[in-house]
Amino acid sequence: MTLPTVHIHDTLTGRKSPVEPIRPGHLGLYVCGVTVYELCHIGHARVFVTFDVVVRFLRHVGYDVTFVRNHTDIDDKIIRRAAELGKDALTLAEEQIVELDRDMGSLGVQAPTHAPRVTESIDEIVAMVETLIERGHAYAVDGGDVFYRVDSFPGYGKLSGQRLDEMRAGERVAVDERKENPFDFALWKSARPGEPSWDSPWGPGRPGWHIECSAMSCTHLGPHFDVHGGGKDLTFPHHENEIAQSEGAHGHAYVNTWMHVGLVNVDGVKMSKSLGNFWTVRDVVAQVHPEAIRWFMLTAHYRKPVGYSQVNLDLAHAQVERLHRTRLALSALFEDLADAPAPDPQTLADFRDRFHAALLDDFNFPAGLAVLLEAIRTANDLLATKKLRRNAAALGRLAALRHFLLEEVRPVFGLLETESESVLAGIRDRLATRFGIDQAEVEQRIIERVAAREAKDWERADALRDALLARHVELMDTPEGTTWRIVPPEPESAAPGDVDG
RNA sequence: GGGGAGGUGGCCAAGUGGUAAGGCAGCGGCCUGCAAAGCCGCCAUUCGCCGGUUCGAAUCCGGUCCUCCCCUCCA
Repeated sequence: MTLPTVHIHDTLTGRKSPVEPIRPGHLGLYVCGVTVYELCHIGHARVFVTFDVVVRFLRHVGYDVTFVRNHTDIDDKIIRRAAELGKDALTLAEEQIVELDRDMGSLGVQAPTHAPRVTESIDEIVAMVETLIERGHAYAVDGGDVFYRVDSFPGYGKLSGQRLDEMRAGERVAVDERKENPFDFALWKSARPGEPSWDSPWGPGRPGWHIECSAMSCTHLGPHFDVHGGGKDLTFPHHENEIAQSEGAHGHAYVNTWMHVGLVNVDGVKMSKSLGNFWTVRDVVAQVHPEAIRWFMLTAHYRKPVGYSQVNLDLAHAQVERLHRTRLALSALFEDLADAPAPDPQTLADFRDRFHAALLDDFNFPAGLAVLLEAIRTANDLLATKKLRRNAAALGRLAALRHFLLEEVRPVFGLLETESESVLAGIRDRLATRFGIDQAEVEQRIIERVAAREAKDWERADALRDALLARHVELMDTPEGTTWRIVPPEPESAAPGDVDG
């Protein structure tokens, strides 16, 4: 079987190119995880969800993917935070990894093939630093620190387009005078009293920030692998330094394709700790259903910024609702049918081909979403066909669309993985909380209105409906009875959490 | 100061040479007691601005205005 060719935009070349696996049929992917010292926010989630879909898709079309995503569990920030909390740094990291896995799990992010931790990779890291010193790319200084010698690596700056002589060293941070070049960076940091440390040829210490990814990617994927990804803000210096380390140590190319995920913006600016404009995954999940969060992440191309706003999240909620209502309608139809019609091959091929084409082209999520929306619309259209159950052609097309939703969209986008009733209830619960709606009371009003309608007391029925509508509760009278949903009012607020209702 | 990305209808957002996907909102229609949902139709001669290349440009080139990201820890 011939695998389809995937095109990916490579940061190094600035172009979109076909990916040629180093090992036929296999792709090695390394993605930078997070430094675990506090709860992750929705910006981290975007990177995780993005690569979750990337890996799901690559596997779906037949690639054997080895997906590595690390946990940076020892670092200055972890030590600082642990000190503030009065607990052990490694304990804090351990706890935060558990929280991270829980948060990402709640978003339907699948576990990577390997999730290496820095503290479990010290031997490889020390060995790599030794190699770099041997090859003249690094030097130890008094005090037990080891720095990378950027001037020894001609390619330094090739990923980010930076030139050493143009960068502003020390602009905002004091330069360590033991460095040969202000841009030299730490490979190994000597331990201060009370800090976690490991023995090394340079004395007790711990790894610098960038070396762990060079070492761990090599351990699990070898010194040269296919794709390396991470958030856009890691391009420099993190990934630039990784290239210097890995290529310096191995003497050959490190990564074939560099993928960088755009940032999550709030009011046009990057979500960040310092601005205080960030929302933790936990907080957002309490207000927005996980499938809607995933949908939201898919509405923009992964390389572009995506705007975190109440409007966008409400829209995602509405779309996910629509997706599940259609799924329910399809399920109801087919579960009721004596002999299920075979999916119409033409219809299935049409949607599948376009869906795959969108994703094969640098993972164009919005284009893929457009195909999904067309499938939903087409299905709803066919579901309204007169004498549907005696219309073999329509049933065949619906079977194909159902197959497309469940066997193509579901495994790739990670949507529709939860029972539709549960998703719809989950969305309703969140919105009810947001708008202070008593669901039992709504049900009671509906019962009253049903009675009014049966008595053809339209005035009272409409008054009840209007009263609910004023509280964002919309009623839907169907042949099967009256159902309801909560519809958030138009825009205003910037983001969830800003306002409470 | 250097590097990078981007400015597409009221909003969100695809689209890197061939004559503007999709979604939301809005308008008309079908359906409905009336609605909602769903479906059908309409909705950018135009892609920040000014020039240029081309038979042809949102897409290429030059200039210009604006925004964001990186050059410090950042997903």
